Amino acid sequence: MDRPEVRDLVYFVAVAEHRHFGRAAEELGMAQPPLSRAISRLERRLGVRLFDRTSRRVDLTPAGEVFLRESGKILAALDSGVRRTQQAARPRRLVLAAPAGTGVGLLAETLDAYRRGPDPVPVEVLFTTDMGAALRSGTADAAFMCSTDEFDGLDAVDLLAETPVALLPAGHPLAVRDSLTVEDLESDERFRAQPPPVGLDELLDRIALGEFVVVLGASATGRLGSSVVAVPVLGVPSNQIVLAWPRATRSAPRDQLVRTAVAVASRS
Amino acid sequence: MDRPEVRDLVYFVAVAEHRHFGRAAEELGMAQPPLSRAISRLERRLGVRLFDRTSRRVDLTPAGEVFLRESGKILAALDSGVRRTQQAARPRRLVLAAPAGTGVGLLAETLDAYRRGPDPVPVEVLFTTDMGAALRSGTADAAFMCSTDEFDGLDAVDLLAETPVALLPAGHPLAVRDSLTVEDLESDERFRAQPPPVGLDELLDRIALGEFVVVLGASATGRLGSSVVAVPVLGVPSNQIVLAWPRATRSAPRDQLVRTAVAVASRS
DNA sequence: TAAAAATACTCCATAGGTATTTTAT
DNA sequence: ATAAAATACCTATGGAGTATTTTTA
Repeated sequence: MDRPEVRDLVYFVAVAEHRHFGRAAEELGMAQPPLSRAISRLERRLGVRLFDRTSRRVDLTPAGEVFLRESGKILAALDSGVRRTQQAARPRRLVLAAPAGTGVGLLAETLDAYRRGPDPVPVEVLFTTDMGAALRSGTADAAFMCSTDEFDGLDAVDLLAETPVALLPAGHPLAVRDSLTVEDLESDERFRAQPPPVGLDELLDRIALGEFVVVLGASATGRLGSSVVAVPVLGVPSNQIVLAWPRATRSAPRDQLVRTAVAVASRS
Repeated sequence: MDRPEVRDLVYFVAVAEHRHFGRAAEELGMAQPPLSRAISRLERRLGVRLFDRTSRRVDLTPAGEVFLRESGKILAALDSGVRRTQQAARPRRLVLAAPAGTGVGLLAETLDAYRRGPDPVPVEVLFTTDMGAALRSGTADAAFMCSTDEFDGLDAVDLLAETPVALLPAGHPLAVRDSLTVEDLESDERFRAQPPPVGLDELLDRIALGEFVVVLGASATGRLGSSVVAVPVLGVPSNQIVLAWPRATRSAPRDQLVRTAVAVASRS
């Protein structure tokens, strides 16, 4: 049983998504008959029926569902592999992903120290809300993340613990307090354990509008303005800020950046 | 820039491993010129030089090193994807990986309960020392593992905590004690924090021979014989036995097995 | 009966083979 | 001088197009 080719996976995914050979063929820029043949050839190679097809319906078999998920993983691995290779070839630079709003503080200090260090390489900062995806797709080489994020496929080091603070709209009954407990917060039905995945600006805007209340690390309080108030929260495990990178990859400049970040964090 | 084909990756890996086009071609069962052309086509597609070649040497460029690692990941993803798909297609059965020597106890009880449960599917037990590899390669659907194992790419649930016991050769000075501390053990230079990755039989043999001393969960003490003695160790975080499975996969019988194991563990 | 997948056939692009040249040690 | 990769040229497999048939809801 020889391995299917990438082309076969792409064709399969197109048919699986359209559930229609004709429209899938159109999307692929090819005619319907060769697509039909390619899929049956793939099924023959795998020894597995992937679609239940009648003249009216095309449906994935259970094995087809499995193969669709696996094909997604394979194509993602292929694309990120190519990207990482191309990245490694061109004049070296690092892409460092970070959540928007962390431009000051640890990020700036780390960049500064790295650029003064030995053999620095140009560093580009990518502000995003999904650092994990940036790392996994090969778009970023390293990223500042929260210890509560998902670290599958990533390696990471702890940098520092952040005091947890509640962000409340000015005028909120709890906003006048010196400190809060989780119980205090849970009495407010607008409290969200996990902040929604939007940029810090939008988050602050929505908090100011009274849409919700969240707990974040203290580093997010650099530019609150007057409409949002930060109050320390007691009895919550403090969020670690971590620096993460894709597992099973190697890059000397990346490693140097990681070492620098650790050094910067430990002396602050 | 179109995607490289699987064939290209296979060719590239062969050349990278042999560092020689002629011998790589021989291994691939093809002639050398088409292989040379395939590699330059691949380099052209990627826009990246992968090999530094002279008439005497073939060497990977730094980008080539990256692409070699990435190709390995991609081909592994492809093979495990195919295996999982084929697994999902044929008359369903589950492959449950477990470390050798755990045949009694939790494993047996779980299997028993699962087979009496609703819609059971034949379960095959794969005894191995590397459960993680079995799961990641798609060979096994679920595995009993230790919480100290590597869980990248896996999901897991805790089943139960095992009392840690030191395994000592009979006649060892500490073998007469009722309990030990880690300090007691560290005074013996034969103590290994991490047991070597061999089967339980061999491990017990080597302990009996006095080659080393290890700490394991109490479930490994079912058939010690007289030459190895188990003594409880105090002040060590108890190892969790966990049941793990490949992340981002779906299987109703697998989920049923997991639920059964959790139920069995919680009532024991 | 009609919409859609499968089949029959044809063609051509490209992977692969053979012979030869180039290159670097 | 020679080992080994690259190039030139040829062949043929198999992927893709067009026309048509088969299937089933």
